[in-house]
Amino acid sequence: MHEKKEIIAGSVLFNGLQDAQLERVAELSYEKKYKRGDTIFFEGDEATGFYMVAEGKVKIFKMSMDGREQILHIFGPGEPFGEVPVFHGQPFPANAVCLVQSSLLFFPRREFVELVTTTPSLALSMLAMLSLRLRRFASQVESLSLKEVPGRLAAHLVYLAEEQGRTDQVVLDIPKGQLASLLGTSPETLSRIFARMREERLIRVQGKTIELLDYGELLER
Amino acid sequence: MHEKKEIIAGSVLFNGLQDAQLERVAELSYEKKYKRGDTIFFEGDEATGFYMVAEGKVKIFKMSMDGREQILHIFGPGEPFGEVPVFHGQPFPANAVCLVQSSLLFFPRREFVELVTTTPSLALSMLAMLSLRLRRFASQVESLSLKEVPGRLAAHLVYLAEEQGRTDQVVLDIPKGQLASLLGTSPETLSRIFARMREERLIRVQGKTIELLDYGELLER
DNA sequence: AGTGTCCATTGATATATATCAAAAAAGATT
DNA sequence: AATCTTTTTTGATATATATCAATGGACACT
Repeated sequence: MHEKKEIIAGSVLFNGLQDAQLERVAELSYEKKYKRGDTIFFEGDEATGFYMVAEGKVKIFKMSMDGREQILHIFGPGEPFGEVPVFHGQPFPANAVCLVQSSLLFFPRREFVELVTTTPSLALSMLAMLSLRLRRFASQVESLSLKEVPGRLAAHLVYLAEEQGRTDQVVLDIPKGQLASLLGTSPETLSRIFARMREERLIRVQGKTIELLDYGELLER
Repeated sequence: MHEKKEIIAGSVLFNGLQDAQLERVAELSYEKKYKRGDTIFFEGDEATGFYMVAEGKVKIFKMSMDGREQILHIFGPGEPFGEVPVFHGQPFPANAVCLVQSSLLFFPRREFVELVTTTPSLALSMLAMLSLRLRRFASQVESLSLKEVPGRLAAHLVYLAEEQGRTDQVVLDIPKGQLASLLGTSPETLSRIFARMREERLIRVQGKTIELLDYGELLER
């Protein structure tokens, strides 16, 4: 497939590989389509490989016994997920579901480990990728434990602003209910916090578009 | 130094290396002693390498602006820490302090990356190590967000029980105040939860020794 | 346009936990 | 033993947020 190699070549993980190696990566992977809401794997499932988003959006999340969910990550095009069991063995530590219609690349464990073993730069890329995840997790734990919901929301808005390269407004890429789950709160509470920040003239909300009226103040929280 | 090589050879990270390679690892690292309470690094410090505990205990933690702390990990002999900046660049994402008098090995970044690059089995070990950390973080996020303090405490007691290989009692290896910080709560609240579980005849508390009177029930929470 | 489904908001109430304050217990130091 | 310091416990109060319930709005589909 044509697009497949483009995704691989354009991803951070496989960045820096020579053309022949990219070819090998493309060969050992295969593409699969998913509809919105489709489950890719459940927590506890045995892992035979990992994935990369070619197109669409995937959420990784944990579930409590009473049905509440906590989103751990949301991944978009070019981002790999489900690598933990590849290197550590054991089943998937969380669930994965498509948020929208998506196309994913699958990399079988055995072949990929073989490739990593023989390709130092790929090993280093993967180490960098996992390190980045650890950094994000550390910040998520910090957020959940040391900040209240307004602080977490502010931090997220700042994160989006940096990602989207502008400090005057951001566009949410997920529904507010999902954002609540990502921030570790309920949709109701998140809605109230939005309302409060609006009253304080910190932001202006129009659907998924959030105008940031005081970026400096958001940074402080 | 004699003990240094023993620690290295006995660690999970360097497990599986040939003797000559262990020798190299030992050569490029050096040992440093710390007193209880000594800071190893602060969040934001530039990282020139990572560490491994030879002897003692180290806590990795985040700090809020108003002085509350959240412990991310506690590491003991044989465990490496501070590897994230080695592979991802950027400064340390959290603080590190010795909980007791400790002896640490330091591995300079440049030399270590060189070694990883030329030693596939070391790269795989490191990938497994980081994957394990990710798994633990996922479970910490789940705990903080989806469980209340009693549930987190129960989970921790079960964790200790497995680690210590017995289901009838566990011994806390840190003060209760530190445990509170690890579980994302306050010492006062933790103390009350202990009292409640004692009243429910779930546990019996004698200083740092906790008798587990109903292991099955602890598993459920 | 109209109907249904999903998503978001608002209100009222309950509760787990933080916080402030003080006492008590345990350990360390002389 | 006695004092000093640190850790732990207990009590009273305040508060952020979850939860239950209902309404309102947005959007897709026929």
